[in-house]
Amino acid sequence: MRVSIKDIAEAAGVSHSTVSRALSDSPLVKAETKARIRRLAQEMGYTPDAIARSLVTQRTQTIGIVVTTITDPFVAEVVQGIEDMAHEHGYSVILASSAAEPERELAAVEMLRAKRVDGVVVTSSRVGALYLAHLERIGVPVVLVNNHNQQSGRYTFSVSVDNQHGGHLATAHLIRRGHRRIAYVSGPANHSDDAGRLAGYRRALEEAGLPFEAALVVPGNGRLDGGERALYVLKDLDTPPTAVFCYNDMTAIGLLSAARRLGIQVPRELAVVGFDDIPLAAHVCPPLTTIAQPQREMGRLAMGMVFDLMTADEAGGGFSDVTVEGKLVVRETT
Amino acid sequence: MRVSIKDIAEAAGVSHSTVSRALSDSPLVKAETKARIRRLAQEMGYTPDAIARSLVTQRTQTIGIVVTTITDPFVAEVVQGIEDMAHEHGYSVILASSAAEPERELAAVEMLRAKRVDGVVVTSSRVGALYLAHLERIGVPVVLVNNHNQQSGRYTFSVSVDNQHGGHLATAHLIRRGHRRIAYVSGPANHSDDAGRLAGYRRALEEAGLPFEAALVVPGNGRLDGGERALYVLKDLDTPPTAVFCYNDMTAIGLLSAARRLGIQVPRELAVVGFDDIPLAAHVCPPLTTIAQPQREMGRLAMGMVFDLMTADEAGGGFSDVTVEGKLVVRETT
DNA sequence: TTGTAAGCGTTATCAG
DNA sequence: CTGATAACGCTTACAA
Repeated sequence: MRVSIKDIAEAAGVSHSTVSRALSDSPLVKAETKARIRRLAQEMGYTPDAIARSLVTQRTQTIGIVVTTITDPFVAEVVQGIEDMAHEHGYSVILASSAAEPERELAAVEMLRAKRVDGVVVTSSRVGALYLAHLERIGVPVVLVNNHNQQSGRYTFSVSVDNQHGGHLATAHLIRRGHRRIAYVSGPANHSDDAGRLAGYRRALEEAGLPFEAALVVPGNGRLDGGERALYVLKDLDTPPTAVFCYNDMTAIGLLSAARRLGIQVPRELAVVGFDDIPLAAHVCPPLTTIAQPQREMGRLAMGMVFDLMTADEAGGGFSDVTVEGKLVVRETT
Repeated sequence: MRVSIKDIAEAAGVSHSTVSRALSDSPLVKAETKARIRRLAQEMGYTPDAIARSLVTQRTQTIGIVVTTITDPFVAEVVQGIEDMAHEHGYSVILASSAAEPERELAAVEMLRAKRVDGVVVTSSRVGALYLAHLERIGVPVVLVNNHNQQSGRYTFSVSVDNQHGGHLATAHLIRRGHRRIAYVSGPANHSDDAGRLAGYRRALEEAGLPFEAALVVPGNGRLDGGERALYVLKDLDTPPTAVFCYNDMTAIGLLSAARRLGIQVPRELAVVGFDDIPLAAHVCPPLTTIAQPQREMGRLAMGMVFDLMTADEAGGGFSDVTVEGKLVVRETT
């Protein structure tokens, strides 16, 4: 049997309210009895019941995280950033992965609502785009990481990398290296980040007076296999590209590994640039040139924003989306 | 304001208990009123309050996961397996990372206890080894993934890969390839998996009549940087090894990337074998030979075991630790 | 078939 | 300073 404040009260010969006060270090209780109660609680192995506490305080000290899958290294870094900051503030996190399945995405949102989380952060998931309304119904702050939201709501903001800027950075770098036929391997369908990166790519081409060729934009999925497959379609083009900008590092790494299998020399025959700068990017071979995003920091920022929104509450105002700029990290694939 | 069953009761002109029954599809309520109530609940945007429910049912439909860091690809896969299976059973997961900091490890356990999780699974964390007693105090099933536990408790079991077998597999493979000086780069200090893998390594050497040389066992940490550093110490040995078996894939990949920097040809000058077979192992270059563990499956197994333990409850008996065997996957680093 | 009432473990508001 | 007492939103006997 778990021991409750009632048990302690009995053992200490006081009322349960006094125990509650003593345990929360209220100044309303005599130092002496407080000490006695605390010692007793310790001895009896008492742990407060967060569930009961939440029922009355109406706060769970828990925030929800929704992701597509935690196995994506980018996501894992962001989640770690969130978790770190949450822990520093005494909060714990409930993790829900949506697997990009509509049924599961909706279930995740409902679950977070039922579990009464105090805030939620969504990253790399369609949930931010598709279920924003549901999310807002929860009535708690929501912050999206790299998920475009048309308009910030009262409690809904986002922290994102400047995708267009990053796409431009990557493509311009390739152009400076003398490439004229540059392909783009896209990310998961309908993902807002993808549109931005593509836009940056197009803008860079335009600025350089290079034509945009639809055939040079091939579909990927943000994962290793998507990158591999993309290379197979690119190599069969009438005039294959001499460089590729990939939606993210996983795509680029998949493509790199296909290149190796096909005997395509990187960067001599094909230059490649990724996006994210996941920890492994520097360790594949050749080491990957990429656009670095401060992944952990973005997680921390998002979590911090949720906290700010939680306390600001009715105070309103003063909030805005934050966007960080990616940095070009030149390694050996370009 | 959130709508509660009381609000629905009022709107429907029935008592709140009838609403509760209707919503839980109790046969004790007339089909007609049941339908009316459910429609009303729907219209009013009702979501049950899991907190309140938990307080009375004494179950939270939540399980705790403790890891060192979610950014380790092996951990991420296991966690995904756990989350998948949990979701299939209507459970959600609360994630706690310990960062291998004693303060945080203890905090994680206390938090899970306070939040009244129905079960916990620990993976790649010292928590299983160091805080087993605390963990058991929570009074719920605990399953450790790749964490040695001296003796299975009443509710404490583990699912692990056969480390010794895996270590033997890796080393024997290297020996068959003709290597005589084989190094081992170890994992995080005091990690039980490490001991097993090392034992397998030693046994393979022994069987082949090769001497064990302490100098050939160099410390790593299970991460990329540990692998990199390890190679720097290995290459400075009087007689450097011609092959290395690494604690895990991350270590091996770090080592591979250092090799590239140092101009050491793999596998010609140095063969390397990893452990885990993380998704990226096949995509580094050269593609990594490794010992594959069914990571997701292990996560699912662990979660399933927690469920079984939860329901078996007092029934007791019939449970035992499960150990799976790793498989040698030969790629191009050997 | 439905309603009343108790209780889950806390915190919080009153009185004393 | 301390003790009753009332919530918090739900489930579940026990009555009707």
